[in-house]
Amino acid sequence: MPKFAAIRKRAIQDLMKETLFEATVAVLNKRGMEGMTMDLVAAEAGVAKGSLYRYFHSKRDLLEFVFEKLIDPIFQHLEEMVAKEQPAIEKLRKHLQILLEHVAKHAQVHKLLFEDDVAHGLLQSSERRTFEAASRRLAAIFRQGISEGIFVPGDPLMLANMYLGLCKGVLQSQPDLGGEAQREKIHHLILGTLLNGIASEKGRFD
Amino acid sequence: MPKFAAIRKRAIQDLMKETLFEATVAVLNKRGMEGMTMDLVAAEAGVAKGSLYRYFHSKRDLLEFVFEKLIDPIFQHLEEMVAKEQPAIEKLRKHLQILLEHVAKHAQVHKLLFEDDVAHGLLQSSERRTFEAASRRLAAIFRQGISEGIFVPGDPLMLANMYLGLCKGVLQSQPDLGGEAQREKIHHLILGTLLNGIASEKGRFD
Amino acid sequence: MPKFAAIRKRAIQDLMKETLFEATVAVLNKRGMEGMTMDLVAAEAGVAKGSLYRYFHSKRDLLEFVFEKLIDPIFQHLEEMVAKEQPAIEKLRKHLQILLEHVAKHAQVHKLLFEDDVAHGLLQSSERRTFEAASRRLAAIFRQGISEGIFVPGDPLMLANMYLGLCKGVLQSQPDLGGEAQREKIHHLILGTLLNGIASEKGRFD
Amino acid sequence: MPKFAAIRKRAIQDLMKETLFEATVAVLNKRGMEGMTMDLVAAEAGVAKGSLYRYFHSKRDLLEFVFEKLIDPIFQHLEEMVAKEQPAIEKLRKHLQILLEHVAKHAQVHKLLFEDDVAHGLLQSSERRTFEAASRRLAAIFRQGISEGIFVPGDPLMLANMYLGLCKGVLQSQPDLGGEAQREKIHHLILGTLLNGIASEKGRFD
DNA sequence: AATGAATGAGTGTTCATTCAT
DNA sequence: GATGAATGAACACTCATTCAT
Repeated sequence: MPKFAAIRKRAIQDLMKETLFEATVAVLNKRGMEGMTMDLVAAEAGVAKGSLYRYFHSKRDLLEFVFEKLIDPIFQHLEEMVAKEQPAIEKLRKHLQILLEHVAKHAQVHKLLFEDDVAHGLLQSSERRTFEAASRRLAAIFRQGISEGIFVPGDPLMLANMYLGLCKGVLQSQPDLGGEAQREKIHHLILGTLLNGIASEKGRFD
Repeated sequence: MPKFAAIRKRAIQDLMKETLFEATVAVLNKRGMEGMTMDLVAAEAGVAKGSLYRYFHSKRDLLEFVFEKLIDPIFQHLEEMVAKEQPAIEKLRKHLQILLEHVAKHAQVHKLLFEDDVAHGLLQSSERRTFEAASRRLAAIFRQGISEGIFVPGDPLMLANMYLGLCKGVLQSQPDLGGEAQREKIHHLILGTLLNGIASEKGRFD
Repeated sequence: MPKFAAIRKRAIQDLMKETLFEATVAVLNKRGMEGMTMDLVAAEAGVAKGSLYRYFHSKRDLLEFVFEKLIDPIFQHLEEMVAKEQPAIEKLRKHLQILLEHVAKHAQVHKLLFEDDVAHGLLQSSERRTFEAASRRLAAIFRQGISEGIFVPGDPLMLANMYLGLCKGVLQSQPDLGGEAQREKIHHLILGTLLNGIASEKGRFD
Repeated sequence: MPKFAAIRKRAIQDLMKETLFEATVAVLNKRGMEGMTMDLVAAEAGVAKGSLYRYFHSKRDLLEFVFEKLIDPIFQHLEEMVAKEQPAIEKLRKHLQILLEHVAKHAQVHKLLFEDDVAHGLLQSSERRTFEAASRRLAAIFRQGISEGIFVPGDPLMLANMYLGLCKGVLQSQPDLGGEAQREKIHHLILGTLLNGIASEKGRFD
């Protein structure tokens, strides 16, 4: 195959996957997890049902792709965060900011991920893996914080889970995240609660 | 009908419901919410599918029964807690203790409720109502705590959700809750984290 | 078995059958043929479902009994009519009178037999047999009428069917049969049409 | 989509519907209304059960389609008849002729509609509506005949029902309608009876 | 003889997946 | 490569019939 054709083909494939991603998200928003059928996705995307199977081997495949793509930005950012040279507290602060922005942007979809957790069941392989990977990355930040002496000693993974649980708990109340100010408030609430609990005297949050 | 026969009949009915409850929980553990079919429950219980419908009018009925049976003890305790005359901090302490004991007792099942949250979606009517009711009861405790001056001011419902989120987060790590000592440790962890965060100077946790 | 016990037993059986007959008719009236289940009949009769099967081997058996019992009076009367020594026209007149009375009495049920003919399907063996037997008896009347010279020559069975069709057609309109006068009117309409047709002098058929 | 493909697709769809129509009729003939299940129709048509649902949204849909397809020709003709400018007697004559031809053509099927009237019950929405519409159209013919002075005065709708009842009665005997001559005979029988009745001069009704 | 719980073969319907065109 | 018709294994639920008590 000529190189050009290969590139174009790849581009078309990616475009198609993107289209299907958007269609899936649209269907999930409209009908929820239960009502997400391959027929509806195909109709929403304006392609034949059979075509879905050229790009994704199964419904599970498609959903894994979709959820990964939704989670990926945060995940990516997390990777970068961890790698950077800066205080753990800064990393955490930044992560939470990105997280809230992402949730604000994909509000309805996150209802699926954080609230209407039906999704989880279907996504044990991919989603949970991703989620656990995220936990591990976060744990690294907490580990750093502990060695910096700003967090009280403890299991970093547990701390990560507590932090995420705290976030979920807050999001469960479906707070308004529309504006920067609102997000700032929630940010302060979560971090304030978390830090004043786990911070040592030296790292005490003001 | 003679009184004795009526009693025996009732006992048998309850036994059957118990059997179906256990079969349902077993299926849920093995296959998750998605894989929980009436056929499987019947097979697991060793009865004909049709028999299920003598005891539960529908799948939803069965699930609501199962869920309520799982949640009810904690919920009941919560009701009593709220009604009692005692410091909010004591109520919270007690609630958490009961919660951890319950989770320890029904370990596999709580995977469904706290971890593999799939259940929630299918149980919007009963479960979410119950869950929200629990949140409201907890909120009352937090409201009391705020007026007692041991918690920093804030939305009590949000605090309740954060507390529950924290619990979920910790339980996500599947800590060992088998012994009293282990539970004591987790209890201390959760309450310590929560309180040192939201406690004012006056209510500071030691 | 002592004779007395046998008689009493038989009486009880008949009583039970009568009870079930009435329960079945009640259910048929309330729910129609589609909604007629053995459970409902048992509940209506106030007996256990299993008991039905002591008196009727199957649902079909029960229904055959019910329909036969409903049709029987007319059928019986027909037998007597045919046997009597009197002009065919008188026999027909009398039969129609009895028929209308019977329909008036069991109005709702006859909706099943004459209108909502779902019943027929389930009753091919018994009901149709009964119906055809009735046709044959009626045919005897028409045959007599022809030989008396008061009816035009023709296939007596066909005439019987036409007569019954006419009756059904009229009943389809659900005329008021409550009072003697109304029945008299319908009686006159059917017999008049059958005998003289609907043509005016001017429209007389060649 | 190219025009040709669209046409072919439509043709195939129609062919499939036709196939399912025939399969349904076959099942209805073999098993009656009660025994008409989607499984049997699929098996009879030689397709998978799921395929039925591509062409008909529900069992009801399928049955309505079948019924309409059976009734429509007569109904159509009736509409035209009523609209025409011609004596009522001519319209009636013509209608009866068409009716008999139709019955001759779809002999087995009319057993369902005219004899084994089971169908009616399940088709309350479409069928009964159609049937009553037919009655109303016929009534118009009778009303015309009355005002022309060729029919005796009376309720036109009742006359229509009597006429249809008469037809049903005759068809109940399953007369041979295979040849034009036979149909002519039946035609004469029905119309003669309807118009003149069955009484001889001697037996004329008062 | 009476009971009503248990049974299990159907019912209509859905939907992920396959495949001929 | 794209299509969408075809498939068939599930699914929740029903109900005539049986049977242990």
